[in-house]
Amino acid sequence: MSMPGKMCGSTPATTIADRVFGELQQAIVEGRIAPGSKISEPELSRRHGVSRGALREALGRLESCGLVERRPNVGARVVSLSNAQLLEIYHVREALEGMAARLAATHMDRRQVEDLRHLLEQHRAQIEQDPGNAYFQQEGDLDFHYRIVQGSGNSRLIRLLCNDLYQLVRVYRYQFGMASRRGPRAFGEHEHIVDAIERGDGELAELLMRHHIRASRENIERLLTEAGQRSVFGGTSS
Amino acid sequence: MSMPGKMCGSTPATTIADRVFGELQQAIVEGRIAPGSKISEPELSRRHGVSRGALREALGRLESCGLVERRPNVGARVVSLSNAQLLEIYHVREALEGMAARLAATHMDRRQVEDLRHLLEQHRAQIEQDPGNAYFQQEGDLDFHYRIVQGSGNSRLIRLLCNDLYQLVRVYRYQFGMASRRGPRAFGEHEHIVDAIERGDGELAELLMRHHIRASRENIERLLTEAGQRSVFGGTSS
DNA sequence: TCTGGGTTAATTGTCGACAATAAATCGAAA
DNA sequence: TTTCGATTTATTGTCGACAATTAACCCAGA
Repeated sequence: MSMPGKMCGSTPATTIADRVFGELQQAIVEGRIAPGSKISEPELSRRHGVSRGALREALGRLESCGLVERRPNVGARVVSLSNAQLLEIYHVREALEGMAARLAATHMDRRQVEDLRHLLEQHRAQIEQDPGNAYFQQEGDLDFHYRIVQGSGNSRLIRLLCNDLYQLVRVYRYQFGMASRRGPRAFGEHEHIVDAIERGDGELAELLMRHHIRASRENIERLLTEAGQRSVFGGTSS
Repeated sequence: MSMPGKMCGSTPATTIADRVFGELQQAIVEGRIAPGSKISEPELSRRHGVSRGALREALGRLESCGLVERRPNVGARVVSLSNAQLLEIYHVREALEGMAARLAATHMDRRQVEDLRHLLEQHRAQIEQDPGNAYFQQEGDLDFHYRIVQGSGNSRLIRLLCNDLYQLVRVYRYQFGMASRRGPRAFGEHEHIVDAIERGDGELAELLMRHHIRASRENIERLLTEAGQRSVFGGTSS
């Protein structure tokens, strides 16, 4: 079974700032550090046993990933995605991943497509065996998208999606509890996308991927409006 | 006449690291620091009259913009876009700006569309008056795209394009000399895009924008293959 | 009680110095 | 002469301390 959350190729952490960056990233994504909470540089530097300078470098990287927001002379806060911001991310995902699917259709070799098919097999088994476990389904979903993006061969696309946007999506899923009910349908859409890619039909692959992500976004919109304004962290965060 | 190159809303530089970041960004974009050249932290810190720590923070920001590339324990080098990397950027632009145009069509108010029309009037006058000045045409082109992205209202889209990708494109244009000959045709495409936006037709606006950027990319590809391998900085760096 | 200003405390930005790593240099052996 | 290796040098990563700015607090006055 593929371990969820381990999909990002984590470098062996050659430097201290890089190590604490990885630790903080994981802590934020898993919600161990509350979204929206202020980050105290002295406290975190003591807790991780590093200097404040090294921690500041790590904070800078986290800021470039969008996981923390800094204001000069004020400090850093863990990101707290408003509903509107989450929808913005999905618009960007629709555009970027659509292009990624198009490129993947003409760039992935037979081996990679084969691996994708194996992954879908695993997902099918998980759904049949445990239809209610939304967590593994969601992480599996990201795993699928991750591989498509990797298959595009466009390094900039890969960095944007895998290093930045996917982490934010995971933050939100942890924070939100992620009850989607869209698992089986999303799985079917995944299969169609792989079909198009295997056929080398980039045009269709892009259309299907965009439709897939748009459906996911509309599902989120529906959940948000249903939940009314009892969302965890309100929209007007000063 | 609109000053080219001044389009990015530059904050008054509240901190030292932010100031030197702006200075270095401008120097890199204008080619004052040669692409691919190594950056010596002691030298630059002396030249700008700041500490090495402050300069390192600025370097971190430049790295997140993609203007410099750092390797641990080795140092930072100014980015030197290979031809393949430039084409990758245009693929990303096609996806993101297509989405931006779609969103702008349903998000820009009458005032913003009016301003866009004024901008196109200026560009038309410049083309008729000085058809050969590719520089102003190129910067005007970016100015146009810049406003469309702003009009999308998607803050993440805005940050990605205006803060990161456009700077890289400008670097390459300075480095390459930018003789395009595509000015008049691109101008006509701009008019069609504004028409679609004014009509509120997001679908068409996206199609036209994507076609516009794809044409630009194909034009670049043609120029690159025509130029053979006498490109300034070869593909296999390192 | 509430508002406004001044003071205090804490946090952040900045700096210079030390340690660790990589690049360059020099020398010896083949 | 060339190549491999050790040494030296320079650059980067890291640390602790100081200065500047902000936020919090307290108190006087209305």
